[in-house]
Amino acid sequence: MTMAALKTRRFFLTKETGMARYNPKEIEPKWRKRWDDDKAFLTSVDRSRPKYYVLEMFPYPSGRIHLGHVRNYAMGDVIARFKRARGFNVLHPMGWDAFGLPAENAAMQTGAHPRDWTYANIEAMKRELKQIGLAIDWSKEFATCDVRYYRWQQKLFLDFWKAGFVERRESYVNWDPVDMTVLANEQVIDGKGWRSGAAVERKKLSQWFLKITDKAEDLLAALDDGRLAGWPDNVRLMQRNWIGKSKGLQMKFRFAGGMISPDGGREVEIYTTRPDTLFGAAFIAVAPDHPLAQAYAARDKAVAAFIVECQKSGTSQEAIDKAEKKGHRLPIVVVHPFVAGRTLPVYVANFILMGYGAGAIFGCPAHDRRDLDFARKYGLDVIPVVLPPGEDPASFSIGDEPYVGPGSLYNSGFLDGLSVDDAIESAIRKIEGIGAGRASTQFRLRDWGVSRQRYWGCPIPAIHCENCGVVPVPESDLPVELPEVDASVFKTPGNPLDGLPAWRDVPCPDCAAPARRETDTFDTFVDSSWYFARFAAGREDRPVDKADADYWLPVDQYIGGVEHAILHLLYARYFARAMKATEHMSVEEPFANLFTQGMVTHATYKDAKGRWLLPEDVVIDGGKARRADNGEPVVIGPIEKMSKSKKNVVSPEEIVEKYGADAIRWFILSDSPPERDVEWTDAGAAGAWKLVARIWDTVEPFAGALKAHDLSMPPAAAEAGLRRATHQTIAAVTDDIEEFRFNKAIARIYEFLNVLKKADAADAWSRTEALSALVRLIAPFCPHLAEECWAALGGEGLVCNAVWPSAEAALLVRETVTLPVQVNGKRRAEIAVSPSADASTVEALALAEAEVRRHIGGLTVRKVVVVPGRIVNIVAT
RNA sequence: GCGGGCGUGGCGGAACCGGUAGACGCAACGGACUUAAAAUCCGUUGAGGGAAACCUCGUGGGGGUUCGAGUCCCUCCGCCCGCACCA
Repeated sequence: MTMAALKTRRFFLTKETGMARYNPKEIEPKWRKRWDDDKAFLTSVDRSRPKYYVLEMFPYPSGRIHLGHVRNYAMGDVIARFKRARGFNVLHPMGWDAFGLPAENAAMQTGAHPRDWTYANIEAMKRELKQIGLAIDWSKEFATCDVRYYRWQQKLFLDFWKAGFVERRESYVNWDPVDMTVLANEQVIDGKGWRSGAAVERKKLSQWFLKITDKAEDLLAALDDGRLAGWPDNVRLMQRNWIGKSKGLQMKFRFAGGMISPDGGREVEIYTTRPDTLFGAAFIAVAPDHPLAQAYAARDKAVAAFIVECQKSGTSQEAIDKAEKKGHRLPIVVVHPFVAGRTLPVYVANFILMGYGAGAIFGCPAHDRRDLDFARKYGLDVIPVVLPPGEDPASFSIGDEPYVGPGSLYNSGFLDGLSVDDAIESAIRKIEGIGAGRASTQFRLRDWGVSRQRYWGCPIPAIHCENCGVVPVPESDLPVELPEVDASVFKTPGNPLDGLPAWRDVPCPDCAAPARRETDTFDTFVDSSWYFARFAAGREDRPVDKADADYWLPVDQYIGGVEHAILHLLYARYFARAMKATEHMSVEEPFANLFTQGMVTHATYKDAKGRWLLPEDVVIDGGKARRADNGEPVVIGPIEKMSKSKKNVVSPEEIVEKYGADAIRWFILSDSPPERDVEWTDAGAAGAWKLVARIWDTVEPFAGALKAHDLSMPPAAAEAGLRRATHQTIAAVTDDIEEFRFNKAIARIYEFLNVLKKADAADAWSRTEALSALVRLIAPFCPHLAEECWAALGGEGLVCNAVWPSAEAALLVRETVTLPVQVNGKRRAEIAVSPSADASTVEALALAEAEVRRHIGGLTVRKVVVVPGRIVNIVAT
């Protein structure tokens, strides 16, 4: 026998008896096989029972599962198993978010085809996931890169296109000239491509857009009108900020003296949320991309040079923070709409964004930080028009700080004396009256660009024809399948689909002239925007079956990381609206309840040379860490999110090997509230293993108990104390699971176990009731152990099909309550009273208590506060 | 800069609606069993004082409301997250 084998065996043996203690390595696979054989978790529509759809965000098949996955799926599994036991028809599926760049990068590095790499990863991860013992209906599994999935995505896109949800338009993109691809903003680091390091260019490309801004108003409204009551406040807030609605005025400033700009214009349109400050206007500023700026740049080298300079300064956060407000004056002035004879200069300015509002503003330096900076730099007027409450109009002036608070208008003609809010309204009415503009609502949200110049994604079903323009691929020609390519094509930069004439060149479906396929593929966020509906109602002949989708949706409980709080969750909400409009389903809000779980963290380790070390290569002894191999000292670093770069990762597979799946599940849910980060420690996992063994040791001596005792009626001699503990635990654990307080549910189970162990003298009936409840209460957390215990006790069928225990109300009320008695707010004694005792009885008992008398000796009782069932407080002076 | 959250023993964390602060777990310490260790079981464990009974202090700091504050209000400090030149 090898040392390792010996060690492992010893782990599960006790010396005295030589008997095997609970051995998860044998027991866990046995029950997983049993669940499979029994098809225990297969789900179908069943209208006789209430449905419950629990879904965890599906994983990207990177190759290995990590503890973050385990935490996510363990939570969902607890809910799924709990809801099953509560009589719901539960849908709990799993699949793979399988398109995306990492597969192409792997192809570049290893020469493996993205498809082969992806499916191999799926196989490996599926095997690991299955070891966790999840109650999943694997028959519904798919990967988004399956043609059977993405062909229906193409169909949805065509439907959306027909229904007006799709638009093709030019837009600026981050273009990496070396990799010849578009980069997402997140992939641009300090103005350089994250992979190539090349300076990123801004390039105008025709791109496909989903017009999410059309739904901005409704997406926003649903956040606050109760439709998303089951979502965490912080996620709703993040979405609200992201959508970023602001109300204001869109208005035009006429050029003075009949001037005409090089592009033939006579006015410039701006957007403002502060029309009340119009009388304080000192300048107009337009974005470098603004048509007016571009028109001047075309004939004026200085303007052109300034614009180039603006574009050079990076788009990174740091660059924006540090960027100085800069402007370049255009040879044009505009007239003030209200003040005869006043004109305002027009600048191109680096801090104006073309993408927001009108791409142009009027600046009121007195009441805006940026405008003030700009005005001070270029020596423009600073005219205060909002007077802070209590300030004297004669002496109030603006120094280094603008005034942005409330107040009353002055220096403002017809607005004088109005509050800021009233003045905004009044100014808008006036501008509308003279035909110079209108009230306007703006959103920060931009339309969703879904084009990616990549191979490993769902092809966009469109064809470009010189005669007919862009035409949809006819539905009868779907799917547009990804063509076979040799893996070597990924070594050359650019989109491989561009270089495949045999695939790319097709006749136009309308006029039959030679045409080209769209070679862009969809952003992978498209794939993940409707997978939940496909799980519930997928069909071979349509994206989703409407009746089934309407039965299962919305997802009753969605669980995932908060990093998806904005993009994924917003896109999916939009997709549901589009799918409703195209009659694929009726639900608009796909996720009724959302839970965002915290991360799994671990201490980090560095050796003397500053190299990161894996936890498995470190030995901790008395708070000090050493290298396992050579004993050199190791520096214990901060506790951080597990990441490959810092090597503070622990492989779930190894932990399962060491402690079993139940112990991992138990520990990862026990230590922290689910929404917070949890620190993975080996000691904690070992502790969870101890608990698993302890439960088995508690249950095992009473094998067959469920056969020996009929639990349907308690005998007269049943022990009230243990029964009360049993039923109080049932009530508390039920509540805690319902409220996602897994850590508290687990603490309750520990307490109950402590009570159970001390109840040696308990009558066999009460003990059997307690054990039966215990096993069912732990089943969502430790499903394998629960099955083994259930079988040992002689329970009927599988515990995963057993009904959840219910608490008897009569056993939840206490016969007596212990009330603390305070004297002047300090606890001095306790009294035991009946819960129904009236205040005067309680007061008398409290005052009779010896300790109480001692503390009020010599004092006069001024007041006695009795809070029934809670506390007594005696005020004495 | 704007918005949100959090701060409780050596550690993770409990504490319903303002009512016994520290449940439960981890770690540590003591004991039993053992030739010994591991495992297991029993016990102790917020700080200070006291022989003990007990007493005092204690939820980031300061102040307030209240019979009573971890919880509510004001203020300061620290940490975390989101957004960010959004007009």
